[in-house]
Amino acid sequence: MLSDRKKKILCAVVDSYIDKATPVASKDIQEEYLPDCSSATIRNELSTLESMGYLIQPHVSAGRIPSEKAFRFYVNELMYENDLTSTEAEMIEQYLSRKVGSLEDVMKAVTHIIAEITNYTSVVVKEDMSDTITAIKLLDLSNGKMLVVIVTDSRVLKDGMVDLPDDFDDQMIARAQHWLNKIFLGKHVSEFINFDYPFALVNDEFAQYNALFKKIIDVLKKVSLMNGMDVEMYGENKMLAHSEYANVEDARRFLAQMENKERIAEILTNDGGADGSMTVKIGSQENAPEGCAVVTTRVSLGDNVSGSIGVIGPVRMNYRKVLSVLDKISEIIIDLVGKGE
Amino acid sequence: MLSDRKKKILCAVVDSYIDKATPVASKDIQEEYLPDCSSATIRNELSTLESMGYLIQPHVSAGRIPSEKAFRFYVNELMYENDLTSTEAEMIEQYLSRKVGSLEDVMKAVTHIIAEITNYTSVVVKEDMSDTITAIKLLDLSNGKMLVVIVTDSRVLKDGMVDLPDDFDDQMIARAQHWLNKIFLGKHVSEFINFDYPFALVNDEFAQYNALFKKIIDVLKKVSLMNGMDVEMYGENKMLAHSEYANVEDARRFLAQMENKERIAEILTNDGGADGSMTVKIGSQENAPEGCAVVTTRVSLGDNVSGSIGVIGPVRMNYRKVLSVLDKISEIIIDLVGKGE
DNA sequence: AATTAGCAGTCGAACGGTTTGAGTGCTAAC
DNA sequence: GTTAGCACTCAAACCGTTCGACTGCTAATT
Repeated sequence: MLSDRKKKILCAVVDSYIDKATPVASKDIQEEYLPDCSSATIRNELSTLESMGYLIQPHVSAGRIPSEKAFRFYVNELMYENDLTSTEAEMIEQYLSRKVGSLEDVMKAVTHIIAEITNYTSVVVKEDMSDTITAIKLLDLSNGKMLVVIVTDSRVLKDGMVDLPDDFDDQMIARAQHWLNKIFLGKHVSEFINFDYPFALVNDEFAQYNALFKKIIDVLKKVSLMNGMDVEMYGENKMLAHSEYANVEDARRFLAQMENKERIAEILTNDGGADGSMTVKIGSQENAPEGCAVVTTRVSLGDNVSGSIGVIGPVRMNYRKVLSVLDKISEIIIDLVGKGE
Repeated sequence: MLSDRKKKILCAVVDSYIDKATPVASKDIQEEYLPDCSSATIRNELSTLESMGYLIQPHVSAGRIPSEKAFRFYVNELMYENDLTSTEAEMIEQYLSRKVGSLEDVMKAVTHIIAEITNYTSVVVKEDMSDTITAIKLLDLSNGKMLVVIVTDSRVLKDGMVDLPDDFDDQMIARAQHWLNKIFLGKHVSEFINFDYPFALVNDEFAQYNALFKKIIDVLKKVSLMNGMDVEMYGENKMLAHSEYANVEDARRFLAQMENKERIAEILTNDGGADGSMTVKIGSQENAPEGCAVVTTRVSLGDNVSGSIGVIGPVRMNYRKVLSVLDKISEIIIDLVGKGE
């Protein structure tokens, strides 16, 4: 257990490092955070904190920087929350209140406003727990094409267009629709990852449904692949503004990591968590991307749909701000969803 | 008019600079490109080429680098084409042949393969010349939602979901659909940029269509804003691999520019050009993004739809390779579209 | 008149040594 | 347990030198 003073000092180091991104010296701590004891005392404390693994000294004549362990401890026990200025809170509310469109629009808006306010990368993942097919609709577009709409019970909707064979009339379409529903209804989308085109099913009578079949299975395969997840990301290049990405090689590595949406989605969702729960992953030790921390909160978006809202930033992230922004956002989202019901 | 030797020398400078990204010395040119005359002669020529504005000398003891004017001249008159290795050509064909899905999928695939092969950013813009509404369809999804499908004569399709009011039965839906078609059919999408919600039209009898109306106008506004353009982009961070973005500040500026899709779409499309035409814009003088060059080719995708396929790279771009890749791609696309008809 | 060898001159980049100052750890006194 | 004070360390900044890559010019050559 750390003494009170050690906690204060550790907190000072982390706060200062988050702010300035440079090693923190004993004198700085004394002047700005602990005027009641001398820098020598603080030096002694820093020394033991270092031997305990909380601090790192880049070289002997430099100050200390916090280790990932220190950030972990900071988030768990030291950090005090709610850092949102009222202007910011208002900004969020205003920005989101104008976006009452589809869920996709809201997701987009959320990533934008978060990235804008925090200056980090923001990700939203929508996850369908049980994505079974409740209806397949066929819609003649009267231009030689037909729209195939697949409705799943989590209200998700995937569609695609398909050419309408010449000899398809309204009655044929109705028949095809009936037939498709008979086959696919109630099936779980994840069943289709390795689904082969069911030639066996298509006997002569239904040969003209070939294109349709293929289309539907294509759409299902696509959904299946992401296991019913939708990922929205924004602000990747906000990260280049932070000093940890001062050289392009590092920036490139970061951006390359961000291209792997599956991986990111996995990070945001893999440790469940109840509605409103907040998770912080610090460093690759805890499965965050290399050199990054990921803060995630979960919101329920309906019976079988849950959302994860995340911020990806450097380990030296302003956790206070990020946590309070996420708090505010999830509060608003829960409100929005509540109203929608 | 430049003498033959001057042309050769200029070409050598550009080729070498594209390859190595460092100032080109007279001796290098002699050794690699013109062994028949001495470096002194080449120095004389370089000197006059510089005074003509084709070359720039970073400092007196450095070689020369080509000016934007030189790149222009190179592209117009010096460059010989077809640099594709047969493996690359095959790779492109194979990659695209597997993507016979929707137009959107093909667009995505095209950007990916181009960026992968060229190592530059790739953009595809689909443009609908005359985007008038041919049908509005309402589809009851039997889960309390209704799908709104807007069909335009260039086969584009924009849709959105809307809550189904409790008292809406099949008959009401049919009536609403009829009514919507009566109002919107034949209208051009661009009419809706500043369209206000037509309260006047909605008398008491039709009050329950409010949500529907709003949804449709929202969709139309979105389409309107982009003037019927769809933009697909890939490989923004490939650019960080090039030496012109060795420092993060420049990289950031580049990425920020790439976020403005409207601007990019505008650059790719603003100078029409016939099917198969190739345009090269070099530097911000010619309206390309700061420090960049943009190579664009156009393909017709049907009666009123045309596509622009573009590559955005540094001014010091491998034009030969880019032009031949675009050539190959557009050839394949034209083939694909031809088959589809 | 065009080409070229040769050479002096320029200037960035790299190297290496010195200084500076920020910050520590330790010791001894409080 | 705290603290003043001091010796010590080391990165960063500074500075002068060297190095070498190129050039431009001149004078000789073709």
